[in-house]
Amino acid sequence: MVTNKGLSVSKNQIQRLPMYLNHLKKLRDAGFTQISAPQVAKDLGLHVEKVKKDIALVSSSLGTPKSGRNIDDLIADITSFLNYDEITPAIIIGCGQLGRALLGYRGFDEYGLDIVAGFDINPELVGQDLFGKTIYALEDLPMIRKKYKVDIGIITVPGSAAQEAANALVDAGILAIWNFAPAHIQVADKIIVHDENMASSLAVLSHRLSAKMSSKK
Amino acid sequence: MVTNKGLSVSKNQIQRLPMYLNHLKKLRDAGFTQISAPQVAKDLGLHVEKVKKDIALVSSSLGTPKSGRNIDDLIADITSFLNYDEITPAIIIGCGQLGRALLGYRGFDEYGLDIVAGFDINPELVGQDLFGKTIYALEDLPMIRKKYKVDIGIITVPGSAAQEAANALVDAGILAIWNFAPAHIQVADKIIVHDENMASSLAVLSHRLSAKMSSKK
DNA sequence: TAGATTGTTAATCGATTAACAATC
DNA sequence: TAGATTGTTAATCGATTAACAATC
Repeated sequence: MVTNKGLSVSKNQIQRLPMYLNHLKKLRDAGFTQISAPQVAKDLGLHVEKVKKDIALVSSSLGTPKSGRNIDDLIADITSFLNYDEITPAIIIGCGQLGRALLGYRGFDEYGLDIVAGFDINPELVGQDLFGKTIYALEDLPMIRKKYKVDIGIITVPGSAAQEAANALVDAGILAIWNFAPAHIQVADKIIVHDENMASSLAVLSHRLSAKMSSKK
Repeated sequence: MVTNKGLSVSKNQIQRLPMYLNHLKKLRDAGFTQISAPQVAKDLGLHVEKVKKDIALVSSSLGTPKSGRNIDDLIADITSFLNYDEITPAIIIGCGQLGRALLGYRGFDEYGLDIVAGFDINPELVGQDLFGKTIYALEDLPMIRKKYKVDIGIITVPGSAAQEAANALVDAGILAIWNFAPAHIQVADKIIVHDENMASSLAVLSHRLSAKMSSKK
């Protein structure tokens, strides 16, 4: 368990922080200057206690009873906690539909992520520019990784090619993998793998829906 | 909490089932006919006890000590539990990069999901066909929903348009929303919302990475 | 002051992990 | 038979939720 201020930070808490940040920015842009935990909880549909603890965890200042906290300060605290003010370079393997969607997604700037290059095995794609980013052949991976000091690799290849892509990333010296391919990849323990599993997500949604439908009958 | 065979089914368990299914199919295609919980646990890097419980939950037959279960039977059981053998129609709002990636993703077939139509506010896109699916104007939403009896709506619009898209879906009679937009949407309690939050995912990955980096120093 | 909000400590809840008897 | 695997019950762990004193 990772710690901050001597308190442990859970995965769930880290997941909630970008949601708070997003909402706080919206409130700030709407002209608000103060925010309280009960307000955030109400807006996002969360329990107050959870929000209070999450905020206390990342905030550099104590809140003021009755009025809460200054929005700008809290935004700055969350931004810094999530390292959004530092630019983290990443590369992406697989420039099909999903790969292109991620390459072209401008929102990553806001999260401090910069996809510096794409890779693909399709010779027709190699050498092309997409959204201002060059697509390279896999053999250039070690070179690009070194050049931009990249630690994060994103996999958006078909499931059947995922393991191969993971191997290429690890061999090139990547430390963390964000895997969008519908396949389990096996890598050394020291490599961090985060699976973005559409099938799992969809399963949860479908199950909730069918539970609802059958309860209605 | 939903129940199966009198046992409760947790969200985490449902998320793991597609991973098992995927892995089992791979093993089946490689020629295996039997599978044991310890084997699955080892392959996917999970605890045996977890896998045993998950499998017992969805399996229609008792496993055989020492040899485990027949792979085909288990695949059939998970497939049926996840309702993958029924086709669930869905529509998608927002046919930008991400929307197209989802529209064109063939893997959804395997999960029983069929995206029957796309919607966009861009008049240049409306009327076009993408991957054999027609893009409609938002005003056609109620008609298409009725025609295909759609319960699931997928949102892939920019964050600023997410609430509007959600409102349109709910007004048209959609029951569940799969939200890929980086924004919290507010809908009636009875509507099921599942957020696919890239920022949250990335935050977890980045945090693990930076924890690792600092521990290395 | 009164009351809303804060931070923190305690209770509850649920999921994971451990332990173990049954059995092919 | 011996041993691996099963299903199930108990213990542990962590996160959520509840409760409450402090304070602006």
